[in-house]
Amino acid sequence: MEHREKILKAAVRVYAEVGFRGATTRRIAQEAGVNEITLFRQFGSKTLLLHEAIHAAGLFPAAPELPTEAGDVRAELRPWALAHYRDLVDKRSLIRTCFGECEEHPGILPPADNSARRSTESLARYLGSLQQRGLVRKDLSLPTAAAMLTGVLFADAMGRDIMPELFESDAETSITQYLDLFLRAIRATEAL
Amino acid sequence: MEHREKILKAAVRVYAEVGFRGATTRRIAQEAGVNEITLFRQFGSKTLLLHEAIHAAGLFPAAPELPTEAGDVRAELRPWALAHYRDLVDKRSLIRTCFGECEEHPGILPPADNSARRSTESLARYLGSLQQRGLVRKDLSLPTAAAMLTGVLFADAMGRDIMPELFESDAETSITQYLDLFLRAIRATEAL
DNA sequence: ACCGCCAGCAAGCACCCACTTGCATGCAAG
DNA sequence: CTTGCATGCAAGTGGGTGCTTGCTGGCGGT
Repeated sequence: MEHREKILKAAVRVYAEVGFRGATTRRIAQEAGVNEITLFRQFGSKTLLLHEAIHAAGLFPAAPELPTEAGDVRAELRPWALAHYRDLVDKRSLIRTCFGECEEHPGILPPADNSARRSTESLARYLGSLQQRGLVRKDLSLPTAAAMLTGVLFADAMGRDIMPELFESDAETSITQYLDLFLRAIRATEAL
Repeated sequence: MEHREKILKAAVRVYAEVGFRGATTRRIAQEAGVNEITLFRQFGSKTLLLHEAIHAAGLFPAAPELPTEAGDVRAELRPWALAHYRDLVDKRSLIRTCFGECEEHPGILPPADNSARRSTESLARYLGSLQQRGLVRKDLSLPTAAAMLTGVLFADAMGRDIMPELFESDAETSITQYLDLFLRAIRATEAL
């Protein structure tokens, strides 16, 4: 049905803006251009609707997969980091709201197959293939190194719009600099 | 008055747990052991009370200042990073809730003199003194480098409890590894 | 023409919300 | 003792909340 999709999209939009308590069934219905009782007939309750809407919205990491075998490191990591960052920025309102409410409403954020996890694991695998080819220090903890890069991308994407005074340069050059620092840290610079 | 303090503490506690809409005046009053109308007589409205409570709670960065002149880099940065991290962990519920609601309630997070900004600037100054002594690459953007370290600390502190599967090692060794990677990235390893 | 399904509309339910009013109480300063 | 101030209690106001009920209209399949 196209009604279901309109309702689901309106629900995430309203939820990302005002949270669970603020996302009233009346407002979601109005935003979807649908009568309020249609929500209840289609989804049963506000809780079920919002859970389904958020899970459906979180299922698309959108960030492209890294190649399983590393080639030109900088040429492969930079577009990946930029795409991952853009994905985070697009969903920042939803992510911030979910993070703020995940203690009160556990199970509202998609369980384990979420965007962050898949990105970090994909990056860790990529670093592993670099390590096997001797382009990265042997003593490097791959999950921690991956967490460092995805972590700084996450922090930038979440904080830049609401605390812009923390960031000197624009997003794209900052990310290039993060990546540069990261490559030096894992000693992949020589491979360039 | 000690009543004011009890109310303010209860207000941040409840707000960090359930957000603005969830923090009802009844619940705050009950948590503070005070009659509900006392809130209104003391603070005027729920909005004014919560603003004052959150601002008061955010004024203490608690992370120690870095020395203005750098000495033993690792011995100075490690306890600073650990203290900063612990401060973030202690306030993670409050921070996550504020971040989730700062779009809807602008002005609810303390303006510019907040913990994150002071830490990042203090770190950037410290790195600047390292740079002047030739222990750090000249072409390094200090604010971006500082943002990278504080960013990964922030991301770890915010995400570890709700997405533990992303983190392989415990917090302290992870931070040590972040710091190790960071020092290699800025080429301060030789200085040790 | 008939039926079943889906959607809309209007009204209402019981409950919770922030906030107010009127009044009684305790307590310290003059 | 009296005045003023801060607090507590009980009750109530108007409005929003999730959700339900009863009913009407359109739409496609048989």
